[in-house]
Amino acid sequence: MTVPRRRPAPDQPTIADVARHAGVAVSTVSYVLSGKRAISEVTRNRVLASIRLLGYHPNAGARALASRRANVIALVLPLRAGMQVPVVMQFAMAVVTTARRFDHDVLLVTSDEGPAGLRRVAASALVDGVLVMDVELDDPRVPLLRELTRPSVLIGLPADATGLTCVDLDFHRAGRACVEHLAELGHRRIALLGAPAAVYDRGTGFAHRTRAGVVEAATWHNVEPVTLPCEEGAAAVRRTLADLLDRHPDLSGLVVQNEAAVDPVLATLPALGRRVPQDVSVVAVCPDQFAEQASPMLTSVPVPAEEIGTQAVSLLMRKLRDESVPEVTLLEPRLTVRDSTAAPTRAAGSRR
Amino acid sequence: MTVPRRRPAPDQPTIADVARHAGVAVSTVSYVLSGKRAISEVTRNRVLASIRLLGYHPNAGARALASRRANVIALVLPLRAGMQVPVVMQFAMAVVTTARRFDHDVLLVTSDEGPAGLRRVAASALVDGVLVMDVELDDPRVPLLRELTRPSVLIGLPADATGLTCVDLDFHRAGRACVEHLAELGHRRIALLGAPAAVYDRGTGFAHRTRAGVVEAATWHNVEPVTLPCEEGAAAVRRTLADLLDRHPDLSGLVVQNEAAVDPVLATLPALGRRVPQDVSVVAVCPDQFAEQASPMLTSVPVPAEEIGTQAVSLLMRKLRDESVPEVTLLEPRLTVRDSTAAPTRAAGSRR
DNA sequence: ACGGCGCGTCGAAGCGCTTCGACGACCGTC
DNA sequence: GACGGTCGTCGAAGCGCTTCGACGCGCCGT
Repeated sequence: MTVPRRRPAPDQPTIADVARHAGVAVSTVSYVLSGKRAISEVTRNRVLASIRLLGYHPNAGARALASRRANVIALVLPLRAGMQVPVVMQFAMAVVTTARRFDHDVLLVTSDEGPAGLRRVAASALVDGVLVMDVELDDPRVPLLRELTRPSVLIGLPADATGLTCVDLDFHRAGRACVEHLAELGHRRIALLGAPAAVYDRGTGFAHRTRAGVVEAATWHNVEPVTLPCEEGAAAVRRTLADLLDRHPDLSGLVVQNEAAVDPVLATLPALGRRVPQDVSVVAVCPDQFAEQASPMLTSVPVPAEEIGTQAVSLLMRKLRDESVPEVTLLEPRLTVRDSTAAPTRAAGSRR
Repeated sequence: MTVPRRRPAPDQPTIADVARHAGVAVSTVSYVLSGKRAISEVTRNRVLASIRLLGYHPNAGARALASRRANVIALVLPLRAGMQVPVVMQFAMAVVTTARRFDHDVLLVTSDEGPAGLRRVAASALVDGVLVMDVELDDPRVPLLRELTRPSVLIGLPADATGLTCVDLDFHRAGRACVEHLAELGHRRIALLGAPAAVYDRGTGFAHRTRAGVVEAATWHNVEPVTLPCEEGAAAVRRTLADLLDRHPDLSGLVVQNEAAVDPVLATLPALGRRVPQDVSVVAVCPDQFAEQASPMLTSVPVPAEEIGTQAVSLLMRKLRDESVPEVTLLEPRLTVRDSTAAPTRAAGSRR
């Protein structure tokens, strides 16, 4: 057992200690730190020297109290099933990193605390603003966000974005892009292997929007779209896929928007006698890293988690400065062609 | 464009408003909230009613300043390559949930801010304590943690744990358990397919400890252990595995401690002519969820991320209360037998 | 020579809360 | 019936910082 010997309180130096040591007023030290008033070069240097020498760090609580700014933002993360864990993680990291660049810290809030959690951190002035991930089309938190005294930015797109600020990948165009790529290669029977059913049921925006994009593009290109949800886990994928090919033997183009399903899909297709890309072309909506590790390397539309995170934080910072920002920011999807798509071969096309 | 109309400052009610409304002193309200002094039933109820009516939420900054407790802990998360993302996530969620039960919030700090980040949040009194994940055997943050004024708990086990508080799965015993299970089934040639080489190079504790446990148990059981790192990505796994089977055709037991490698391994083995479990038995160190989704379902030792997270927070809370805690808490591994292990068949055993 | 204007600095008033000592009221005790 | 103890409440003193108004000084224009 260790006795957690908190040392005998050497007690952090306060701004008063710094002021005394530098021979100036407390307010002068404060202004040196904030730059909100002009301070002569010589005084500034003296103060900075004292700060360094004493190892002074401003007390966050006191600062927050006096300035009414905590310099902390809340990040509300989902912890539900069917989430694309690595994307969420990547996203969270981008948020933290960007927030730090704006001299802010990030408080982690789980969505299972629900709206109450949001209200708590906002009302207690623990945070200056809120970033909400995994927004559903009809999200119960949205009304709350609208009436919150603190600014917020949503990742994802609720049904009604009025009065909000939202950032997301343009999944609709992403879905279209996938289908267009396949259609242009000459595929005529295309399927979307989507997110787990629960995700659609929950009304999660990105899943619905992708599907809509897929259907729309397919219709334009006079292609028959089949869309169906897909659970996680290799076994589930295999089942879904076998079933799909059974019902549509002429299927030659596959759009996969379920990160977890990508590897199983690539493993299962050959087992079902379909080579990629000779017999079936596969486009995935998944992180680049993933697409490049797969074999064959996947043609894909990456979810730019990092960019979304950075954008979201930047927008929030602007709102904190009382600047005006657009209600909806949709990031343009970029489709990267790799080795998993090709024109359909005669054989595949003519499969009964 | 939305003009982010911050409404005309309805200004949160303060404790003084509550006191006035309830007809008591400010301090009385405070005591009702903290329970640190006896308050009569009738007064308490009057105060609580006012609080609810006014929608009062104590100001976190003011509270932190006056009480010298922020009620926030820092969680330092890795964002490096080779990490087991879902485990980290699961862990983070457990930490947040548990912290909330202790009425604390969680500040997310990335390890790429390095020791400086730690020092910053600790010195500014932004947080009361620190949770550090992904601790390496010889971690540069360890000395800093030792001299920090605030308590900390490490997830993982550095080379020298003196004066620290550490929680982790007992990976050494986990490695042993895997090998013992295989050895007891009768396997005589066993391999560990480990983490990416970079993880070992970095001196990450769990990888080294698992390997040590595997080797130790193998020696005891008079089994020849082969251990080798394994990169992520299906292609890399296939290569490593093919190579392994080439060099040791008599291999019949496989321990996999690389979450990302599990699915590829299961996909590759049949392709190389080895059925699971008839020809090769596979034990994985991975989340249960993962093991159950695989096919065949995997015999596994789960990393109890949730339990570790909960433990870590509890320990930190005890340290915050100045209670004494053990330096090292190792959680006992539990091996769950599923469908991926079996006694070796004659054929497999006699393979050239 | 004088008023006016910046610039650099200071002092003091909070920010909203916790906590400590004080103080009546009321109880039981010898 | 005076005394010590609890119990419940109050008032005030901070916690460490930001910010506002004030002030002295040197410099400009006239």
